[in-house]
Amino acid sequence: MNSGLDLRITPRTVQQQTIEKLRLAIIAGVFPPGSRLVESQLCAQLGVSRPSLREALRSLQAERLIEIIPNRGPFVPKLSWEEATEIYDVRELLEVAAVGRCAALIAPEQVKELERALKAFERAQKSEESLDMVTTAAEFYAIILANCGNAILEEVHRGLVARISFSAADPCRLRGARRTVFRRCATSTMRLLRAMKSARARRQNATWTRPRLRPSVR
Amino acid sequence: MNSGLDLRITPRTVQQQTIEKLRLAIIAGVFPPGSRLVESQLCAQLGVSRPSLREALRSLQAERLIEIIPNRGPFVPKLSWEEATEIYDVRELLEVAAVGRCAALIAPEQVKELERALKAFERAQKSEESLDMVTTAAEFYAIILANCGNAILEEVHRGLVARISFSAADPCRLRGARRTVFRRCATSTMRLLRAMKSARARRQNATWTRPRLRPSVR
DNA sequence: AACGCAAGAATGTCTTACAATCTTATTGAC
DNA sequence: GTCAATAAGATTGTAAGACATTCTTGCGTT
Repeated sequence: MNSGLDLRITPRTVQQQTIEKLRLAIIAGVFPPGSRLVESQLCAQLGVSRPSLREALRSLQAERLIEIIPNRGPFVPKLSWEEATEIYDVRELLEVAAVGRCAALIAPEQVKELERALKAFERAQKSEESLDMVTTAAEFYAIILANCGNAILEEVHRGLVARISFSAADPCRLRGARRTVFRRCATSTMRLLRAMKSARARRQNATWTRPRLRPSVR
Repeated sequence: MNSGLDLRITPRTVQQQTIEKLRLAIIAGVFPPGSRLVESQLCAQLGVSRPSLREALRSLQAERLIEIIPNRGPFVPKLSWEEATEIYDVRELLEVAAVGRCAALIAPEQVKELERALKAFERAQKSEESLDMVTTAAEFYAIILANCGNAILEEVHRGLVARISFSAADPCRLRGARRTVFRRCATSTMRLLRAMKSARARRQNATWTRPRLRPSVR
């Protein structure tokens, strides 16, 4: 009866909170790319001890959100054009794959959410507002990734998105590449949405069940 | 003159060494999946202080090589079938993309290396020796990923490979899926190698230069 | 065998300390 | 004024110690 239900309350550790707060601050652009994070200041700001902070910084380093240079401390990295492009390439690869899988797996209620998010995304594209493009795209792809049937895909994608986010501080250099990527994915996504709709219409009389996950077949 | 050349010797920090040693030990299966790592024992074994160890453990946690459960400590995770499958799926996705890009970018000397590695891989497949399959596949794909022109792709792939490696402790459950994936990629890779060879033959009279990296075109 | 309690082990967090390295400021020579 | 050398200050890397809290194990009772 209770075997699958874990009602235990697990208080969030200082560690978890420190990591999350720092991650959010970095992604939000609180620290400009290239800037050094000074441990003593962070300890004071976060109200944690130095060892706790250092543990958190190690975590964020492994996520590539910061770069810890021995004897000089942690920095928020400046993404080179090349690295940013590579991140976008891989991200796009994952997104295209996620869209394809999402089309086969998504639940009906989520299709409506997806369509709403796609419209918001397209509106942002038209308005050419950089921040809107980023946030609406994030929402759009969050739905897709959540419904692609592969948690690892979602997780890797999330990590890459985080790494790209603070380079929004340098919008001019990336705008061209980003818009191209967004346009391409939006186009293929709309195509898939249409294919999805017709497939669903064909299946309307059968009971809709989500296919079981199994090793992918190409 | 010296502006691009950094001759400074950077000694490896305790931190770096600890992370690396632990990572290798985990990947090598020194700690069975599901087992708990006890900090005091690790400190004694590695000869480092507890704060240093804890920093390293946070790093490895972010790499998903261990799972730190609050108040219970770090564990080497047991990969569920589902999670392992998902990792393989994403890994395959990256590998197929890498192969495609490698075909366009690889230098001639590396083609020979690739062919040699592919042969070793095929031999291992025939012998059905699990460890050989893992190691020859790793070598094979390391060449491909190193020549795919995208460091992020390589990096993400490497992370996923690491996560899968210690589940070699449970070969029976994964052998089927792994063999399928390997077969598929070997087939498509041989196809691409052949396409690569004919493309190179066509270009034999022109000076071979590596194309400049730019945003991918589909 | 099941339950409750105590003891022991281990983790999470903090404080203190110090060596080493880097950064900044100061001084002296030209 | 410029440049180089030195000193001072700031910061990082690592370790040791302390203690509260939580979990695990062992033991006794029913």
